[in-house]
Amino acid sequence: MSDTPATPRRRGAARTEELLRVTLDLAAEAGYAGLSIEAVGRRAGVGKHTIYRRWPSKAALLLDALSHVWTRDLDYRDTGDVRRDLREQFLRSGFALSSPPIGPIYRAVIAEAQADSVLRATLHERFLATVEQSTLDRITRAQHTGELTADANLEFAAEVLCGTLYYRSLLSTRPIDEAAIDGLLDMFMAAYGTTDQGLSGH
Amino acid sequence: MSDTPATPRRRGAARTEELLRVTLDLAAEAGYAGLSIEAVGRRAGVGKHTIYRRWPSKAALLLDALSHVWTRDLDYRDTGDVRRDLREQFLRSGFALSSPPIGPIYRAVIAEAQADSVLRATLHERFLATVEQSTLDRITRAQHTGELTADANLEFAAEVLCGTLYYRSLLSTRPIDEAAIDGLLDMFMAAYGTTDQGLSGH
DNA sequence: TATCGATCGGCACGGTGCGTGCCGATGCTG
DNA sequence: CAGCATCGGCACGCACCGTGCCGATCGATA
Repeated sequence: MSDTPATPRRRGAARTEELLRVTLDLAAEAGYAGLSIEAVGRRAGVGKHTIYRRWPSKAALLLDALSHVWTRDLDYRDTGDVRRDLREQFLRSGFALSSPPIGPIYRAVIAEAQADSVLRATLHERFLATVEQSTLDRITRAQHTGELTADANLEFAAEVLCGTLYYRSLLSTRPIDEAAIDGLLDMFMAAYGTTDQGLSGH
Repeated sequence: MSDTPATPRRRGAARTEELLRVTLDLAAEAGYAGLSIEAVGRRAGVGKHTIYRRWPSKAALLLDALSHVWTRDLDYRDTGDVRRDLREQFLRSGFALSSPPIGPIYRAVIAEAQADSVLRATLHERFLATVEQSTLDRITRAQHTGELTADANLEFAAEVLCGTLYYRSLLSTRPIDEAAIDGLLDMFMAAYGTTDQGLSGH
């Protein structure tokens, strides 16, 4: 006990790291409701100034906390089977979006973003567009290998794929289950797949 | 002038109607930021109690204000050409979702809903699912007339169509323009249309 | 017409959170 | 050891939510 004094009073980068961790913990335990600057400060034993010295606003802190856990697992695998790779990734993303800590933080950022168009642009650029881009990369590769038709406009397709997932997890109340993902992929493959046996259940 | 005294102090249904109108006015003028109960009360010259006697929460008022202007123009036309009817309706909805007063109110409701799962369910039921349903009705008719393939799972298709629009207008920062709608309809028709000349630009 | 109760506007309150100032204490750096 | 940036703690002003209380006003009922 005496080896680790109660509050070693870390500073600099160590404090930054700890604050992000506390934010994630709060999101996991208290959910959306626990995500206030004051709550983070209280739990971390930290003055609000220490937080505002690092992030200009509550939204900035949340965005950083989000990217702290959301940047990994963003890349699609490439097994040579687009549908399989998309399905696997959508299942992973869908679960992450629906679970703490990512779910509550995403919701908090979205709530903040409704009142702030600059934040909305940042959210879109750092997360939504990034996810769309990696989706676009994967299906573009599939187009080159002939799995998808050559004349398909894949930019819109990537937006439709990602947008539907975000719609379901953040605006709708339905869960992102396998049926939803298969239904979405059915439509995508029926539209742009080159093999005709695209339906999942057939 | 003297015929209409400054404040006739209306009550009952008349006040209710007026409060909804003031809410819509505020949304049109001040946008999301102006949508607080206190602001509505101030502008209407009304005590907050008069508002809370009618709606149990801020979210309830906003939902009512939304349905006050959003229930019309929800139905698709049926010209016999699905793609044309969907396109027309998506253009209308997209514009409405992006403009005051509907845009700001929708944003406010969404922001509130992130913290309240009951409200999220209500929002989904009264608006999102309703729009999906009328879309489903229209494309189901098209399936019966042979414009769409018989084995298409149209429930997911309706969700994808509506979800993409909501994603773009409420989470993304891109406008709902004709290119986006045509791209979305390209994918939908390529997947489930029965005529092969489905691409818009061809 | 007189009465009475429901509704009204106005005001104040407690609670919460945001973002900012100020203070004296603490810990790193030179 | 000296100096200084960072720290925790506290308080403030502001805004809003939802509630309680008051006396005024309106309208239905007697």
